[in-house]
Amino acid sequence: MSTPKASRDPVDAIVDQWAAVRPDLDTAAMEVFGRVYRLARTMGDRMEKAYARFGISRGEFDVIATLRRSGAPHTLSPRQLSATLMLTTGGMTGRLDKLERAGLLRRSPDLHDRRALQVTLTDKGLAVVDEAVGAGLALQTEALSALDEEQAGQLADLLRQLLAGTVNPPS
Amino acid sequence: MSTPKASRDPVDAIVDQWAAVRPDLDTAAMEVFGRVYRLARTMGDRMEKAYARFGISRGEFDVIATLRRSGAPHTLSPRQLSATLMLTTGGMTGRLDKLERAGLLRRSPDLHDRRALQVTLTDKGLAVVDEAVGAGLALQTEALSALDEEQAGQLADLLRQLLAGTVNPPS
DNA sequence: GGAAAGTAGCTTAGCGCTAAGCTATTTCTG
DNA sequence: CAGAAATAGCTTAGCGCTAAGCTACTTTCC
Repeated sequence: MSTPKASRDPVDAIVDQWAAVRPDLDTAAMEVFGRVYRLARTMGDRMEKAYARFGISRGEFDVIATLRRSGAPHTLSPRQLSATLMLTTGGMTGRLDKLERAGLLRRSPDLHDRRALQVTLTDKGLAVVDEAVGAGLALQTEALSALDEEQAGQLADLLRQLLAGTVNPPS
Repeated sequence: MSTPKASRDPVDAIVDQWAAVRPDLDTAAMEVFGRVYRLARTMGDRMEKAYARFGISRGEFDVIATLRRSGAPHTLSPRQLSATLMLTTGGMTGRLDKLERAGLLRRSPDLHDRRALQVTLTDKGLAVVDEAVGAGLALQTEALSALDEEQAGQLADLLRQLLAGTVNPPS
């Protein structure tokens, strides 16, 4: 009965199950990615609920947050938005339709390129995103309080390093 | 021009953008969760492709992997599977339909409870999952090689701690 | 032992996404 | 400067999920 490094979690249980039936497998990577998937899912669900209070989904929040972040005049093209959000143009059309109907943004013609549009946050959209971003961050901050400040910084650094190697495999 | 702690990544850029337009926000939590979401998404996409070589989706892999992990005789009920995989029963029905059609598992009546079914891996299903799990782990292991062994262990521990506080908010 | 409550799995409607294909417009190329 | 290639945004079909409702069966409770 030695000291456990931390309370066992569902991922530990899965790793143990694999060890019992396939002891040849190297499951070390599962300890990281299994937890990454679970965190993304559980926190994602909670974020969804947090944004629902403002009448928007998480995907819709991402759109208006991207416009907000870009600074005044809070204008980007659908193309820029879909590229930033890693979304197909078809998916973007749907999100913009919903947000435009809700009065949070408007589409206007691009004067320099008649194929293109400009998507601009309305006053209402600006007000909603400025409130919603605070609510979302509060939720994440609370979740992160499971770690102390040094641990949180360490975690962010490790994730940055992992992400860099993952997206840009050093060939 | 001081030493960067690591090469800047897209999440750093987003944090900087927020700092420019909303300097009042505490974006520390975004440094963690922003990267968790991205990692889950990019690695998820790559896992999807890895499993596609075996004719299955990631969701379908999760089903046969859960059966495999449970040990001989590789049998669970749809209810157990949907609970483990955090899926509605409707979603489970669809996955089982596809896997049964592909001959990777079979549904049979539960002799003790006539409402219930038993889902059992076929020989073919067992062969597929035993190959696919190796391919999936290889992909994850390669991605994780961006970190050394100590860092990987540290990351797993920090994620375990964060996940524990997130799922079970200590009230 | 019979009514009420609970549970297992399926079906349907609706949602949001992707992939593929479309038209209109712009940019590249010889 | 004309034809070819690329690009912007939209539409449609299809996919996999959820939420809600259904039937069949089992368990609980007087």
